[in-house]
Amino acid sequence: MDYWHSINKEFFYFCILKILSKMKRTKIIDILKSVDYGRETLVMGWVRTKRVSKNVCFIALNDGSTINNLQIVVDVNPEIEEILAKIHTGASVSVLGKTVESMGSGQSTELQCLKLEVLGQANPDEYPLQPKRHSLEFLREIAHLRFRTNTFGAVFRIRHAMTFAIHKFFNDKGFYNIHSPIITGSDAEGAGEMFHVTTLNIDNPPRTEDKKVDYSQDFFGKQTNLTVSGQLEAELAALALSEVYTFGPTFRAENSNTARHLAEFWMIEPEMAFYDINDDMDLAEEMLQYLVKYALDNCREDLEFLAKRRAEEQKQKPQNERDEMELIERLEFVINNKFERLTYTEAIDILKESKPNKKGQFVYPVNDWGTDLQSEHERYLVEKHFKKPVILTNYPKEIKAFYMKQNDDGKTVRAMDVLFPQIGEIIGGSQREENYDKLYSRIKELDIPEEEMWWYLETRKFGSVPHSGFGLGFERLMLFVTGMSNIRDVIPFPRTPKNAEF
RNA sequence: UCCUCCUUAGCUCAGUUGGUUAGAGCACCUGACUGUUAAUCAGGGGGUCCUAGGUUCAAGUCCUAGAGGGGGAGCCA
Repeated sequence: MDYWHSINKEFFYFCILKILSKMKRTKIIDILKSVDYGRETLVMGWVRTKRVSKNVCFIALNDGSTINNLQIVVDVNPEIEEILAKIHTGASVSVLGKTVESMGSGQSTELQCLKLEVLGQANPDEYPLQPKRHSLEFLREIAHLRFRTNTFGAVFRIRHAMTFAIHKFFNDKGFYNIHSPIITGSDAEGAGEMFHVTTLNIDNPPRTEDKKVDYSQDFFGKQTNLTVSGQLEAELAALALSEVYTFGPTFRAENSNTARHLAEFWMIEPEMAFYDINDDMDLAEEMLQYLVKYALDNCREDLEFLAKRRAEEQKQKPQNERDEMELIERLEFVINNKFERLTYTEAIDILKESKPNKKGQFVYPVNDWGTDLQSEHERYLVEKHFKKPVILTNYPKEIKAFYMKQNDDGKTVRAMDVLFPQIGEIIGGSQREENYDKLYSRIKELDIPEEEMWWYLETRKFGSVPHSGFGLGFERLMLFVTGMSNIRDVIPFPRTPKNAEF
């Protein structure tokens, strides 16, 4: 303290400025890792909490580099009190200080403040975040600020790690990343309603003689949409580069109001020449286990925070709705156990004989072969019967897409769905039909406009090979890894029916 | 789109069979406190009870419609 008053103040500030101008910001994660005490350090971040008493003030500072806060210790004097008065939860500050071993018990390293500067105030009457627990619903309404919470900081650091791990996984295996188009001219992908893309004036579009909208005058000279899948384009690339993957945004204009659907989401679609359905399943399983392991190895603290959060959430639930495993245990379980593989037909047999079916507890009783499985059935298989991820194969062709490889039985196709606890279908894929005649007849049967598919069909005409692929919903993977329960909380700015805020 | 639940202070929520001036914790402001950990203690300010109708002597509470949100279902990833 005496030091402050005994030296020439102007000279002191001059020195500080000199230091500041040269000094680089250190990230909080690096300060907390180090035991190199006594070092002058510059940090910047956002204030989580401020605790003042007569002589000393503590500021918990977070810069997003880690879930942990750095404790700033400020010796209170009249001069600094003026600055402290401007600091509330949410304010951004720059702190020049000395790293010291903490006298308190909550942390090992802290920063003894030498100079404190407010970069941006946060008026506490207006700033909506408080140092307490908020509901996820409320935070969704302030998605521009929710990054500043522990939960969303953790979620989005993990999201980055998963993005990176996906590219690393494929790169290490010799796959090539393909940028499939976002705007597509075909309406034949068969994966649901599409968003139209147009530059026509929708209030008064040009019309043809029969009063229909004249898309020949539109930007692309035809009707265009946002992509619902990059699969067909990825197949074209795979039939030359052997192993490729796409990882891009996907748009579905379905009126789906659930905790696992988005109108705009990110999908990973690998597509591999010379892979049959079993190779496809092997890759899907290997990839999911790799990604989960990557999260466990690289996002430990964030996962532990989310695990604790989830455990508290579980306590609020009635006993029969609680998870049997806590988050990290569940992740470890997935990487340590083989997925259960069975056919659709075998699944139907299990479901027919299951207790809930016999007791009439299913809303949709299982009687006949050929109907699609409802989520209650999938959940029974995954959560009750096998208690582990399940891969279902060989579905009836009527309930699956036109491009799937037809089996010799004439009834089923080589589809595969990977089902996870809580979230249901995380991957949907198949071996693709490489036989031109079979593919062509299926297109005709389903009235898919041939003129839009000529390029796809040509790959089966010239050097066709067996090939396979699948689609992994990135946000569904995020749900599983983070243990969050609503898909709107694992993407920064969710787009859902009636909601495109931010 | 269907079923169901919810909407009360900036936030999280209580509010009894319809009955006087609608409460608590947190946040904020003031004061106390020599190192706190979502600090603590004392005091203070803060309300379009989602909106519009209706029933009633009387509505936060009951009824109808609408808006927004949650959970479940369908569609799927």
